[in-house]
Formats: sequence, C-alpha cells, structure tokens
Amino acid sequence: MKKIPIIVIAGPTASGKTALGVEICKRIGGEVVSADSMQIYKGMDIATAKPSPEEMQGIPHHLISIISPEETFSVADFKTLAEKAIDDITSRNKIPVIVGGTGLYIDTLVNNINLVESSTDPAVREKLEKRAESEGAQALLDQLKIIDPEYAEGLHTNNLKRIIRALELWETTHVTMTEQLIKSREAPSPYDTVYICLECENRDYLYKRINDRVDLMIKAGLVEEAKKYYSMCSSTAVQAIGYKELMPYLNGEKTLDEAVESLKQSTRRYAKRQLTWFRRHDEAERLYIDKYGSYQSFVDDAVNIIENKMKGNGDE
RNA sequence: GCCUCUGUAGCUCAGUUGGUAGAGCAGCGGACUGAAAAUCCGCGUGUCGCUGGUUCGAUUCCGGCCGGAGGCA
Repeated sequence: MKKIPIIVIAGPTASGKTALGVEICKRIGGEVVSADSMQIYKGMDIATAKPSPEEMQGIPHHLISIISPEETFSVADFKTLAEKAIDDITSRNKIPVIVGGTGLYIDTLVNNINLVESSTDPAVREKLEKRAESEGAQALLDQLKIIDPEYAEGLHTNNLKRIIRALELWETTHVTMTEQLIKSREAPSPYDTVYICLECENRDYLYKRINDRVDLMIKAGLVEEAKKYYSMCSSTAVQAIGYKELMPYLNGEKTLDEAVESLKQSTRRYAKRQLTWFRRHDEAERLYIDKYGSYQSFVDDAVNIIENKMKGNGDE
C-alpha cells in the first residue's frame, strides 16, 4: 500500500515552527495540522502563541481553537482528530504539515501508536488518587509490581501519575502497560514522514527569544486573558504555561515582575524538556535556527531537505 | 585620610581549630504510550579577590595590595 507523505516540523517553543510551517505549506502546497496540546483550546490565544490570521497567510490550519478550555483533552483524542484532518487534506491533494511542540502527540500520530480503547475512567483515577493519599504511592507501586512487574520496574515511587495511569489502564481494560507498549506498535505507520526538528546551538539564543516573547505576550494582554480563562480551565487546560504563573500576581502574592520572571523560567524549562524529547529522534533532520544568516536561507534549507527526502521516499 | 566589616559556584550564603570545600536557588543531562505546556529521575558546574610570608601543606593564620559596604573625620 502506498504510504501517505507527511511533513513534521517539531522543536521547542519559540523556535519559529509556526512561521516555518506556513512557508513550507506555501512552497509545496500544504496545510498545517497543529500538534499542540494547548493551541487546541479556544480563546487561549496569547498564552499559547497561536498564529494570527495574518501569520497564517491564507494557509488552512487544523486543530487550533477547536475545543473549549472547560473540556479535557488527550493524546488519543488528538490522534483521532489529526488522522481525520490528514485524510481531509490528502483527499484534496495537499500535503499535511504537522507543526507543533507536543512530542507525545507527534510521535503517537506519526508512528501510528494504537492505544487500547476506553482505557480511562475518571472515577477509577480518583479512587486511586485517594488511595495514594491514604496508603502512600509505594503501596500502589507495590500493587503494580504484581500486575505488571516489567513496567513497575522502571517507575520511581515519586512518579505517582504514571503509577496511577498504569493501574487505571489495568483496572479499566485488563491490559497491562507492558502489553499496550507492544500491541500499540504492531500496526505499521501509514505515513512516509519527513521529520524536521528545529534546534539551537546556543541555548542562550533560544532563551532570549523566549524571554522576549513573554514580554510581548504581557504587552498583548496576557494578564487580561488569564483573568478571563483561568478559572474555567479543565484539568488539562490549566496546565498551560501562562496563566498559572500569573495567578500569584493576580492574588497579590507577587509583583508583576516576579510573576513574569517565573513565567519566563517555566517556559525555558519547558523548552529544555522539548529539546530532550526531540533529541532522541535520530532520523530527524535538524535545522539550527541560530546558524542562518538570513531567514530566507533557513526556509530554503528546510524546503530543500523536504523536496530531496520526498523524492527519495517516492522512489522506494 | 583613618577605623570597622566584607570578598568562597551564575546568584544568596555556609564552612574548613591549617590537609584544595557544600547548601538553597539558578543551570545542565535523562526518562516519557490516554493529564505531556504535565509528571518524574539524576548531576556541583569552583584559580575559595590578588600577592607575598609562616608551614611538609594556606581557601583557612600573618602582612601588603585591589574591589565592595558602613562609620569617623
């Protein structure tokens, strides 16, 4: 069966993925599929640095601002929606360009990780959380050791979220995490992927871009946006970097400057984690954003890589 | 000008009765399968201001110099 060509533009926050994605779409006839766990939410525009209509330059963008901040969202939801978007795009003879910084979402989609169905249950999760409070995380980990020793082996006692998730998976489906890790990978990926990863040789360069962008967000009205949306955010949406860091200021516990500093720091740490995630992709083509003399040469390089790779893939 | 205090990690500071040093924060590395902008794990990164002296050995004691803070004139 012929594989579907897709392009991935990954990289840390503030590395220029959005702009590059649009440029690539213009050159090769593509449409953007956002792989961003927070841009998915309506209204949270400034905090998540969503592209404005002008920045989109007429290129269709999928999976941005499609669900309410009150709703929860997960990788599984993302995969379903992204597959639909890809079908839609390819049916119109356009190329899907996956742009985003949520590594888990991207890899789940691209590698066609098939997650077991109906494996979440808020009630089960809550019950496990309560048990962890009364009995301690170690008790849960001990239980997991009996159910799924292999997976439990790699978990630290402090990693309560993962312990709970593994137990939840078992209680709702009687599939162990170890089984899911294997089964989920059995189906081959339907995609021929050109994976481009934005990197930065000098970390300070990226950090400066982050700091500057946070300052711009504040000027653009991030504080007002936080007041408007923070209280209605679901357990997923509250995790966004931007509002929670400003709350101490809005509650009078910190000055605005202090809150902004901590917002910048959270963003820098996030970028670092993203870099770690994408670093493991040996197959990805890396573009170092601080190594180009002009924006034009940067875009040219990216397009060249894509065209060469796609030609190569087509020959196979 | 004199007196006092002070100089140790990127920052704030501990400390060594003389055997080249350690906390917090910052930072760095890693993991990641339905919360992932989340969550978790690991790692001191150092001319102890400079320079002489005493000593087997000085970041530590003594002298001088330089920088900083305060006080008296």
